[in-house]
Amino acid sequence: MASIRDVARLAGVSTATVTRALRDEPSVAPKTKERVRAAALRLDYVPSAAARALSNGRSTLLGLFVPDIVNPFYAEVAQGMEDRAAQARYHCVIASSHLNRERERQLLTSLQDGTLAGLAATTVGTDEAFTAALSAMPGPLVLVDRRPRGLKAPLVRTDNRKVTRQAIRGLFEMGHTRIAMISGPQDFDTACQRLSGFRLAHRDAGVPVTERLIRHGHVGESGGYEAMTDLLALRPRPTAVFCFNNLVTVGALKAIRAAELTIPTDISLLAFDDMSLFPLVDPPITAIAQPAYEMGRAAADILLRRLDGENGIDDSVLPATLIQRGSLGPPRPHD
Amino acid sequence: MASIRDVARLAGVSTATVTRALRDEPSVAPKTKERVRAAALRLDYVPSAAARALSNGRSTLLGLFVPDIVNPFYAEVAQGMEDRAAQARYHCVIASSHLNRERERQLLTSLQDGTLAGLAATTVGTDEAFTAALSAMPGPLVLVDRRPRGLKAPLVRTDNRKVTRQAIRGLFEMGHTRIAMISGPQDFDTACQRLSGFRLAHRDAGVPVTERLIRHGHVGESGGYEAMTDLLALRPRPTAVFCFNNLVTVGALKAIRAAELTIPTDISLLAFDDMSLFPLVDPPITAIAQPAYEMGRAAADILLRRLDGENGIDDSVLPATLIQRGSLGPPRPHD
DNA sequence: TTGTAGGCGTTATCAA
DNA sequence: TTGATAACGCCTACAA
Repeated sequence: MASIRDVARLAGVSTATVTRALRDEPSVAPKTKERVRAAALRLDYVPSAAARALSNGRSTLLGLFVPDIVNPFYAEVAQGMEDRAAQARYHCVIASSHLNRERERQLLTSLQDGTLAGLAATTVGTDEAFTAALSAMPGPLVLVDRRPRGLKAPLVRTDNRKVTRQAIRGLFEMGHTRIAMISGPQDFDTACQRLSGFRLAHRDAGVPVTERLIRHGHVGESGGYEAMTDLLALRPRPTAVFCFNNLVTVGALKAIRAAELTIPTDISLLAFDDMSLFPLVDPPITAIAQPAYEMGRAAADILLRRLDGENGIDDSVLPATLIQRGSLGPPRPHD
Repeated sequence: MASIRDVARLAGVSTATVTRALRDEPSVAPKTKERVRAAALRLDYVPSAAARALSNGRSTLLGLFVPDIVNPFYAEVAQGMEDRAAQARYHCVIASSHLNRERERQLLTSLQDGTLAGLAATTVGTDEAFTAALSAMPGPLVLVDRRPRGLKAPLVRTDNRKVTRQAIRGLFEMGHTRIAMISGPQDFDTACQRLSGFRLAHRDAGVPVTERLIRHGHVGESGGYEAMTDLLALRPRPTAVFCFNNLVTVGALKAIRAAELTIPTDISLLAFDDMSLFPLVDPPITAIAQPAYEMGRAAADILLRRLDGENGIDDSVLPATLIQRGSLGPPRPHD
């Protein structure tokens, strides 16, 4: 590996001049620049990232912590973040904790050793230690999707409440009165916001919320499956369900299948989060799509701006969209 | 940020001793170690990654280049790689080129600046410059899924040919004789291997391959859609299709829907690559599942071993499995 | 417009 | 068992 000194020697200048020439600074004579460039090219010179990071006191790596990179929502966030980061010649270190506490702990160290210039995170739990470490991290932090209690940092999210409220209203307009919701842990603010939209829609429609139609604390496919199974055992049965995220939807879907019920005849299904295969499911699933890719871009953008010295950056709230497909229908007359 | 010197001062030792003590080397007196640890703890000392990388001449970052992190296959590879890397306290930089050449070019630089200690890559095209740069990269390289022509490096893959041969045999046993295949570009060795399995199965069954039932060069959902649409226009129509990867399958599925044909009555569909929602599609899709997660782990493992000085590492071939669901059926009698 | 020189924080070598 | 010290490669005052 050729170093800056080799280039300097070959070009017959000092290392300082090499740095300046390669950065195309105006203070370098054109002819000198030319010589330096030629030398660099000939030697295949590439500045060492480590040396640069050490000298600058900052790396060009952005971190993204997500619970599960296999979840397409996060994969899209990652793609968006990466694309935006690439524009600024930054790279992304993606850490998928896989809901693993031990893993999260391990990540903390890497937060502090300067590997990362900035961090975008969607945290899993309310682990105080983790939260504290996040805010103690050197360099900017941006939260994606949800904000753990007590963490001060800009947040990129969708307008959960508003979009849910509208979507649920649609259900009422179709004639539903017994709408269930499979919600997440009460300390997920996303779950709270979606639940809040759900309640608001009830109020709008003048329909009282039946608390036992709301299932809290469900996560993942298994959570969705269990909750849905429970819900289906109720009499009278709900005529529609709203699932608070993609995995829960998949679980619920499987439970409905297992119970040999038909969507939307027996029950309507509304999903929060879209998935690429939802259009192909029987029936195609109506879903509220979050702009995951854009969220990733926005997160990177905020980080980059903070790295650039910008301050006072606010939360960024992006719009979600209801995508009508075939899983919503009117309740059966006698239902 | 406390530096090693601060710790040394506080503990009343030299920086060299701090390094040694913190690494728990036996050559340090227990009492000294104790003092150093206490000092480090008190100062919240975390060794700088950049300084360490510079000094060691090597980072603790593993790179993963994939065409598209949103494709669940690659997301799972990433997860596997990350998990394995984490065990060795390495992190992963995931770069998803999104099939973007410009992006690939940009990544080349980062290969050479030492950001990455090693690299796992699934390359898109046969871009010679890119391939050359890959092999010129300092540090170990491992290929995932496919090997571009002329690149020497261990490869982690599945036994494409064997599993395809078996799966297609199943189709013959059901009575199919006109089996189509939507294949990828001829310079994808995966496509070649799967195609080869397809041909072998024909030979096994004593059925000659009808070349026009084979469509080459298709990629992505749109590729699958086009190819399938073409195929469906043929008379006599094929009674089964084999799609060489997940995205192509999705496209084919949509084309079949658009043509208002029913699976498997009108046509059977066999997918290479499984997807989490395939069980929920109408009908559930029978697929050949690659152990993507394991492939990621294997890739990281190879990198780590090479980084450890191990040499002469071979390709790693993992088994794929046929998952029977509902998209395969016998051809209609008169077909 | 260019060069000199010191520092970034760690590790490794050599000597004590 | 410990300490000095010289790299590692780049950047940036400051000086010329």
